[in-house]
Amino acid sequence: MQPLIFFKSLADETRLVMLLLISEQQELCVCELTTALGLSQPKISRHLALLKSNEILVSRRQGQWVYYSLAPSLPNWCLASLHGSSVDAPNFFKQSVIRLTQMGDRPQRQQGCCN
Amino acid sequence: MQPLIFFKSLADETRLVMLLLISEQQELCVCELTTALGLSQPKISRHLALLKSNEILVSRRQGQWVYYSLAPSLPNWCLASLHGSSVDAPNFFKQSVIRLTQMGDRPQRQQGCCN
DNA sequence: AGCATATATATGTAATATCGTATATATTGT
DNA sequence: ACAATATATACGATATTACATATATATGCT
Repeated sequence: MQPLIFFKSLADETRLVMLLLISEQQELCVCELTTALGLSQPKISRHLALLKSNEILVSRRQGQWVYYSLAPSLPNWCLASLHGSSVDAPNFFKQSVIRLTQMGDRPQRQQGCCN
Repeated sequence: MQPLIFFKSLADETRLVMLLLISEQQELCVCELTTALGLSQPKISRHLALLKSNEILVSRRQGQWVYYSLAPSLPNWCLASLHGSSVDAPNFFKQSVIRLTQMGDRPQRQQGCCN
């Protein structure tokens, strides 16, 4: 991971909040992120596409839903940057966590032996 | 340190190289950075002003020279981000280190008991 | 005071990034 | 095949950022 690309990817409020949420929740789908951040779906989707093309996120489709999670290839210093900032500034994305928690009808994840 | 401000500050090649250099060399003056990066003095100065106003760098004047170093208030996760990226991508600023090493007439630092 | 060196700032312009809206694609169920 | 839901992309408008150049300020020396 090139540092400049990594830091540019985090240099936007929408993207940074999404990354901190995903880093905390393991994986989230587009509709969950849209609800959590309270932003339009195209906006969320465009930023996710950027993070994916920068190899910071990976995605998997399960039925109608596309789940995004941190790329397994991400080096430790990248994970540490995300973790460090979320510990140091929990208020920065607290509101999004609340909206996510209060969200009804969250899609079911299937994992493990059957996929 | 607000994560968004921190990451925005690093999301520019000029600023990131300067920070990695300063992080490695403890402190550098404007003319050293200008030589190391091979960029115009106003450009270097403007980016330094931004980093200072974002409280990532502090400066001290010694005679004609103004030395910049990492702000003592920087939290550990910020230092770790810088250190991690410099270890992971040393080539990113290697050329600047070479130019700095080859620079003649570098100003003398005075530190310790007498200032 | 006058000059040289080092650093900082102002201003107009150009490049980049982001946005809202509309629309396209993919999947599921009927 | 059609409708409904979820996600992705295209496009023009706007905003943000960085730039080059000129100029201002600060310090040290004579």
